Amino acid sequence: MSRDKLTTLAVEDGSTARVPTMRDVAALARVSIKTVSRVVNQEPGVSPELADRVLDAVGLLGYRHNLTASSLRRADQKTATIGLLLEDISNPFSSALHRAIEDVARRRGTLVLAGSSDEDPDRQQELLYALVSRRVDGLIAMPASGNQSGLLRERRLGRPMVLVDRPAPEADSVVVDNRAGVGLAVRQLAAHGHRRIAFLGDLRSIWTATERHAGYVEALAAQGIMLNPRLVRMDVRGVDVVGRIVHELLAAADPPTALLAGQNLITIGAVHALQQLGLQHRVALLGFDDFPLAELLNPGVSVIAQDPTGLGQAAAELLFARIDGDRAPPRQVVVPTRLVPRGSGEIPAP
Amino acid sequence: MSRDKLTTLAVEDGSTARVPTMRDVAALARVSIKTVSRVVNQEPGVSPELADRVLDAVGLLGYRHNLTASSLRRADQKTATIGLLLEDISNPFSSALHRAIEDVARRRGTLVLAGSSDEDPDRQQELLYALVSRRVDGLIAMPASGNQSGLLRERRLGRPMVLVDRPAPEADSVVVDNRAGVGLAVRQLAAHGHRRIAFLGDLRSIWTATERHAGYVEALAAQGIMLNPRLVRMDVRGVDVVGRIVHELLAAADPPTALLAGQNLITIGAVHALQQLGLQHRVALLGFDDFPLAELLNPGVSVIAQDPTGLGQAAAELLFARIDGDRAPPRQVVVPTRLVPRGSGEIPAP
DNA sequence: CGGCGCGTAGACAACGTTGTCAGGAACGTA
DNA sequence: TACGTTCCTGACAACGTTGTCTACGCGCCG
Repeated sequence: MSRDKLTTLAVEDGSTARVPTMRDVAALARVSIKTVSRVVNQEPGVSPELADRVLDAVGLLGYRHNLTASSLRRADQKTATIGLLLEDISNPFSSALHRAIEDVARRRGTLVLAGSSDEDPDRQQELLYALVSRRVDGLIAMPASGNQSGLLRERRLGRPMVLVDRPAPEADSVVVDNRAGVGLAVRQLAAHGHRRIAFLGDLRSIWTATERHAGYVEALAAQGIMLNPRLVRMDVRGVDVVGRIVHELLAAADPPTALLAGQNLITIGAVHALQQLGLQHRVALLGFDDFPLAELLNPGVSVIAQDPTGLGQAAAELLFARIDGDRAPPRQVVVPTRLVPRGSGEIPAP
Repeated sequence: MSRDKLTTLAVEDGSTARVPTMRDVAALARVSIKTVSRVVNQEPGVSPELADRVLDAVGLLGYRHNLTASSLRRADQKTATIGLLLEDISNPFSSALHRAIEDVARRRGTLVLAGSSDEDPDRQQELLYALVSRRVDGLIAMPASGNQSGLLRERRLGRPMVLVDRPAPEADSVVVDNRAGVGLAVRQLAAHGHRRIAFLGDLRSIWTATERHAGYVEALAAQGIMLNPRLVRMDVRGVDVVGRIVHELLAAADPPTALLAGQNLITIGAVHALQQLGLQHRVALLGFDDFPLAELLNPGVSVIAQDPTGLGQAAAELLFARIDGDRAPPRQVVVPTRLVPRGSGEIPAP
């Protein structure tokens, strides 16, 4: 090792310091870099004496193992990093999912690179490329609606991948049992005497929205309730839109006695609208997807709770099985939902 | 290039496929790997003819640039990745922060590796090492209370670092103006005639909790209100603990006419307790830190809103300035808070 | 017509690490 | 004494990429 290289070493002042490498440690400990490698990786077969010298040098120099170089060289090429593609990491559902995945990953010494696609396919593709370039060991994605060819191409190229919340034929996926969930909701409302149950659904381009709508139609039939198209509104987005639609529905002749909201923000919009109309204790409300503080409202808002933690756990476990070499055909895991009665869904029909 | 290597190439079935490298692309396009490198990195000086051949080969093989190898070799050694150390990524404050940081990072083509320390110093240290091993270009950390020597050591070793929400003497930090925020709260309550204002604070080991307490003491003095130690409770953790304390306070002789909650969950616990007592329209409540749906409660909950997005933006911008070589002495950025009146804080003193 | 500059292309080494293999010492056995 | 075995250590090449440097062909100028 040349002297001038050593003299530019880090001195805990962070100014012009070069980051120390195994060479530096080896030079200081008077061993070969291979011996340093063995000590750092806790491989057996190094005498305690040399190991101590190496560890001292590591501490003195502030040496930090370089995982990028390591994973480049190592046989398995694993980076101990997985990618997570979400619609928006700051949305509570997503961040609960993220956290559950992190917890599973942590047990394997794996870190999570997360990004928000904002439902924009270009942004999703950009993120995907950024993750693949970093050679993540696998990917968990909540795919943006529409074209998923980019994702599926990476999967075909051999990168382990699990889709969450929205399935695709050729890939592993973990989804919520949307239809059964809506079934629970309809049954609960029917049990309290409701026959005129309105359904407010999200954008039809979103898979979960159409599933929930389908569940509504099925469940009405199962309860022997005639489907009334005037009580079904899809593509409901935005608090004010929800408000307008709730007003319209309730002002009509033969208004609904119960509202079934197909998504989080729709539920909140409906709460708002019912409060404005002073009808929150007269008209039943049941929402799909839980939200914080639903129990503190008056009345408490009954919901069909999804289980983002269960979803994340299942997705992460499936992904790691794939990373470990599981070559079975694509699996689809379905996570159940749960009815959480809090009052608003138990208001009886007049 | 040897023939047998080429024959094991990926064939879009993901089975035993080897990931294609620049060598494979170069062989297929009949150019040198350096030329491939130039095309992939969009360096000038490649004839259009060769560039086309290379791009065709890239598409055909599904070649993906390997950023780990690239950053290992490149002069600046940048990985285009930053680390984010939070208490819990799924908490709304943290995930809003995360999102803001992601947005700034995105403009620089940088990805974010995030992890949750759960306020556990060992876990924090473990995460820190994992991030440093991956040679993140910089770190944003919301440090766990207590020993921050691990973090500060990395900073001294030259890794750009910004602390959020909790400062440290020798490092850059971005914090909320806790004292001024509590000042706003006290002033608002005093303006509505309150003189007996109780303060419920979080664990004293948390810096923000002591700051807010200090702000409370200062603001009372500024309003000419005598500090009553019986109205101050610190180390309040857990919904049931909050409930018990609110009951105690209000049952005492000379009870407070207003509650000032020093943290998110304390506020929610207080709402709960006041609802149980049926006093939510009689006792004023002002919370530090906003929370979703606060406006839907009855009465709406007035809060001092922090600005996690502003915090995240400021932290990310400061970090990138450091990454770009800014060597100025440590800076401390203070982000203001905002009073959001929604009703509960505007209940007049009896 | 020789020399020079320019634009393009590739050979080679290097980044920091680990897999492979060979060398040497210490020990036991024939 | 010769030889095999075991344990420890290090030299060297390789992972996939990019920085540096050289080479070649072409056109232009003196």
